[in-house]
Amino acid sequence: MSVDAGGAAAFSIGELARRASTKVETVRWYEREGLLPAPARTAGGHRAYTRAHLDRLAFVRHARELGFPLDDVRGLLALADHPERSCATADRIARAHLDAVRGRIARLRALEEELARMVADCGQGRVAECRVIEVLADHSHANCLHAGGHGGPE
Amino acid sequence: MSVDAGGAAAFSIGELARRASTKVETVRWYEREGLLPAPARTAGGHRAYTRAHLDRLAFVRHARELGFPLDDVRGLLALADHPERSCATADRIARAHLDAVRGRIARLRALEEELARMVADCGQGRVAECRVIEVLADHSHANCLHAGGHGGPE
DNA sequence: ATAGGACCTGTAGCGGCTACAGGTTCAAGG
DNA sequence: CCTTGAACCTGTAGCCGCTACAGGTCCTAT
Repeated sequence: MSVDAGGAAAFSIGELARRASTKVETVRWYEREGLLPAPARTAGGHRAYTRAHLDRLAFVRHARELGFPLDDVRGLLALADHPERSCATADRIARAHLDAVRGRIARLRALEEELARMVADCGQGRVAECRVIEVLADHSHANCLHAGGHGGPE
Repeated sequence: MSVDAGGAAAFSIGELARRASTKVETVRWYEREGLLPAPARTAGGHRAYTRAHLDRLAFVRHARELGFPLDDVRGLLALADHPERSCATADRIARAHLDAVRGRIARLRALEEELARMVADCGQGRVAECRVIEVLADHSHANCLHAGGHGGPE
């Protein structure tokens, strides 16, 4: 490693990705998207990361695992950089996301019920009597789920 | 309406979309994707649909509302066209989708719990003490959800 | 010196639409 | 018959969050 950033040991993108349980391409993509600062480079042009990059990447990954969209992650990162500010915004972002997750759960539960009914009623005979196909083709039935929500099923 | 398909009244793409609670662009897109057969055209080149198209579109929309991916929809459509075949495949597609939906629900529930804990613990003070930011930044915490599943959170 | 991995940039693709831009056709009113 | 203007046409680009190439360069171990 030929580049030294502030006395700390630097490591390659592959190493960073491995330590953060991510893929190399994802790391580069986060850099292009502005979620991860561009690191120093070695003489040959390879990226050289520090501990600070790893911490930031871990933050991003964890937020993503919790399902926060990248725009939310950007906001949360900006807050994490300013510990003296109020955390009301972080709280708002998290609550809004929680609401979104709950909404998705509710819609998926409705789906689950309908699908379970469909497969339970299927007599495993010919398509002509198949409950699955019948339900899908049935016109009168077509709007029972759609009526509730505004977006797609999930 | 200048085009007559087998004696039935034909209608425009706007009319079709309205009757199927869909958008015009989506109908054209389904045609490009091979989910909806290309209809006859008027002298001026406008699409002229029949009842059969509406039935097929309704089938597709209903399957989509139930969350079936388009590849599944293609398979289900192919089966619906052959009533004499066994419906085992339809049943298999529906069961696999049901499993997928249940998996997603389980993952979202885990998310919901973690998010709820985060926002419940947030004292609404400064970012420095914010539980939301803390949890996201916490390294030791980072893999508790990831450990369970194989894909993303949803 | 050389092999073969890891790295580089840039671009395209996934699903399932949605949203333009820039043009043509249709239906209703005068 | 002529004019409006809404609806239609094709084609292309964008959304999210990556992922997967292609075609090259660099680094490390033997």
